[in-house]
Amino acid sequence: MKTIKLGIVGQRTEYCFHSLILRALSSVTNQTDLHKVHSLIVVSGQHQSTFFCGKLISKYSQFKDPVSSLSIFRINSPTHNVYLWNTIIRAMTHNGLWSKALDFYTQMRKLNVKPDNYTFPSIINSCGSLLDLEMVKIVHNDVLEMGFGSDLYICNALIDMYSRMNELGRAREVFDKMPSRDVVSWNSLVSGYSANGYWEEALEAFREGRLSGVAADAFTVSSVLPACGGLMEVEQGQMVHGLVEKSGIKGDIAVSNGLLSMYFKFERLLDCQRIFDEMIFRDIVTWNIIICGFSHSGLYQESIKLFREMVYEYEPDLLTVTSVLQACGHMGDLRFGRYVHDYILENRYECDTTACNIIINMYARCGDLVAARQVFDNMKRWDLVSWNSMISGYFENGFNKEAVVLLKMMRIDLQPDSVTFVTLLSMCTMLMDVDFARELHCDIIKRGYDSTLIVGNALLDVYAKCGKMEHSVWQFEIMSTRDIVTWNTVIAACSHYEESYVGLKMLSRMRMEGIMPDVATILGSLPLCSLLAAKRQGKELHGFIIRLNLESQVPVGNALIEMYSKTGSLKNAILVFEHMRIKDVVTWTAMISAYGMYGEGKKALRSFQQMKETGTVPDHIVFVAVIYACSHSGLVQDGRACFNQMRKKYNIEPRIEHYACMVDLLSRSGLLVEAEDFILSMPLQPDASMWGSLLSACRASGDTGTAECVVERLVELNSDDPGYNVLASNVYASLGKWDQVRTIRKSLKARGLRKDPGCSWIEICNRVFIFGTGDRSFQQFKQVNELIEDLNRTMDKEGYVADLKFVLHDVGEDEKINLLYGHSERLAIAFGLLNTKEGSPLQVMKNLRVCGDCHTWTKYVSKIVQREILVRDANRFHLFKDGTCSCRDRWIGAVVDFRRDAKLLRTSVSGQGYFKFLAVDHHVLDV
DNA sequence: CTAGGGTTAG
Repeated sequence: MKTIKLGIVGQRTEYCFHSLILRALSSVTNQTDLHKVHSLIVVSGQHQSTFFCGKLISKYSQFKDPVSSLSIFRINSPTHNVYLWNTIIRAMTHNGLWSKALDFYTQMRKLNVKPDNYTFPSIINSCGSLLDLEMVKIVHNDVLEMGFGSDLYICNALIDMYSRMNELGRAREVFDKMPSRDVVSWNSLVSGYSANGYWEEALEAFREGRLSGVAADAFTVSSVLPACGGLMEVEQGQMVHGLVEKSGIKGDIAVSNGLLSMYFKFERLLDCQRIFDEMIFRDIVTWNIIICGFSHSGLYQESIKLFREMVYEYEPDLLTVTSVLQACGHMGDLRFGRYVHDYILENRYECDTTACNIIINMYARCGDLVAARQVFDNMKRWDLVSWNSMISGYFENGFNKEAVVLLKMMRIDLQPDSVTFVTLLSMCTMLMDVDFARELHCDIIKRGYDSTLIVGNALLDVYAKCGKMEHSVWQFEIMSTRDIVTWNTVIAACSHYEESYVGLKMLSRMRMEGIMPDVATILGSLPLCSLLAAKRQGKELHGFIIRLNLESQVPVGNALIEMYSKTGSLKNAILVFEHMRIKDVVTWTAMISAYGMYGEGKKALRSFQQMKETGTVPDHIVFVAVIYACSHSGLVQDGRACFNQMRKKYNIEPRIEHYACMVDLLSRSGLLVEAEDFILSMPLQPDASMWGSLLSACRASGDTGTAECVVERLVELNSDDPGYNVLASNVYASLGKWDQVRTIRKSLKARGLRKDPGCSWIEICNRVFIFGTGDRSFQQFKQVNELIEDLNRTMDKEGYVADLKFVLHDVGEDEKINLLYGHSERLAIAFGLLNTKEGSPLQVMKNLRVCGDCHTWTKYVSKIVQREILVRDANRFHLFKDGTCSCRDRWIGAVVDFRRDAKLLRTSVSGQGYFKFLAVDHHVLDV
């Protein structure tokens, strides 16, 4: 200040002073200093100078003080030249006062001040930020009229502006017409595509730029990285990463952040870790990316930990707190969620719609709908996400009424979108409300959302889960695009409805379309293999499991054990079991029931013992498996002990399926009186399955007296299950009481009930051959029949006598023997013998139980031809070897599989489902 | 004149 008082005389002094102020201006770092320099200029009488005014306007705008910029501009109004106009326009634009900037542009045009090439970039920027298409037209026109159409800076600004307005066509047009382009032109184009989600185009422009010889800089890279991430183009992303490593832009924060963000999208957490560690400079964006990235990868604890770590160094911004709130929501950590929300309120963060949506979601996930609603009600503006989040929050927490009310309110100012419909459809699935789903479906079609993938998937799911398989299949077929979720949904539905053949067909169709299975596919498909005994597909899925590194997942291992045990390979089931490092109660149950199916009761019991020793607490289902295993191996004492232990030691009240197992156990062991006493003394109402078990046992042991009493009990129950009716009818038939047989058959017919026809199938060279009872229509019928007759002659000599009590028709003796020949398992076995190498083992599947005579017959065959024959019937496996069977002739049992009642063993075979493909196909299936 | 980070649903 003192220097000024010394007096300023003459040109030279003035000049010195001029440069002094200039130097002072450029070294100003805060607003206070700026005010000092400003006073200096005023005191020195230089405040009329256009040059200093411009400088001051820019400086004030740098320090976010547009008011001062404006007042300086106004004071100087007489001397306005284009330079000053440009400065004020730039200042306004810089401070986000875009309409003010445009006002000044209009004013200067009115005053006939001619804009120059420095005027337009700011003006264009303001138009773009305001999304004012009218103004854009005027300005673009002015640019062309004044001959700036080829100006590099102006064109770059135009590209950027059109990009912001999502007018990529126009952006491209400007770009293409440019006589010469620099790296900014390319960057503006790439970032325009990228920011608007045109990822393929962004990558394409990036490649074009590289080909035309423009060296990519930090801007280029950080614009193209989101495109790589969005497209999940891992290799492309790594290529860009390589470029970064080679060039000098490695230390750029935005570039590193872009890489981090991309690798999070690829879920390559190790790469993220490495990039993060290598970063010398990090900023708040870096932290936000990793907090958000961890949260999206399901590492919610880590995300919260990082947040706590970060707040020591940085003050979190809106994006930080919303990122950590997502983690809170997923963890259900209401306490921390509230704490963060309070922090937001206390520090007066300006929450935009997205931030509010995230807070609503956090509260909804934590079940605090009151808090969620409060945030919702206090929002300034709502978008579709707000409504959808609030509505699905209500549904998820069972507030259906509130959700519906909100839905109606929503329709007043916004139309539902695909996500709204998906939310509503999944609610229908939850409530099994197929009528509402149909209504929604109409609305969906009206609004044209039926072609949307996620809506299609939701429709598929709701129809399948509500039992409308035809609707579901129809929906599937009309979908124009399908993704992995589509396939998984349809496969899971097939699995649920035991449409195993259709399910496996779907799996192979999916593979044909080049889609790789994931965990959900595998968990949906393995039960299909179990049902159909599709060995090859099962093994193929095991291959995928290994390739996808899913072996360590417990549910996958469990499904594998079940698959191998049900497709005939106890050995592989054991191998999988032994390789599992973590075993849960389902694992043990699967292994125990596998042993049970193969008649390895002792091993089943040993497994059960081991399970208890390793600390796994038994549940009610594992007891079903244990008693089942005992019953199939004749371990009456052990079975009884388990049954008693269940209540006494584990406090598990026996359910109907446990009683059924016990009746089966006693019946199979020939303890008919005890079985009857057991049924009569149990606290629950006996159902048809119990009398059925007992009756089968009576039949097998030839105890006609008891059978006659029991069959009456069974008939009294008047079960709708065709299996028990047929059993009763069979007993009457074997007693020769044909009148009763006819009565039952009539009543079955009247009620429209029919038993599945028997069928057997065998897989040879990856093809499945199916045989129905008395089937004559297959190609090799003649040879098969001859072979059967041949075998019968041989076994007759060895003492085989056909047991005609298994023929349940009122016909003559000869005819009865003929009927036995036609049993489907015999056809399948003979067909197998004809078409496979001598000495090789055979595996035959049957949808119903093997009949007693066929069981004996197969034992003879295994001895005559010296082959192992593995037969899976509705109940278990029978391994025939040299005249004996692994079931030790305990094949008798309930006609209908009682294990259906047990949840885990839901997928057991009962005969349903097979008939459907028999009707569709003939004898050969390509699965 | 150009760049990087946040929301719902199957």
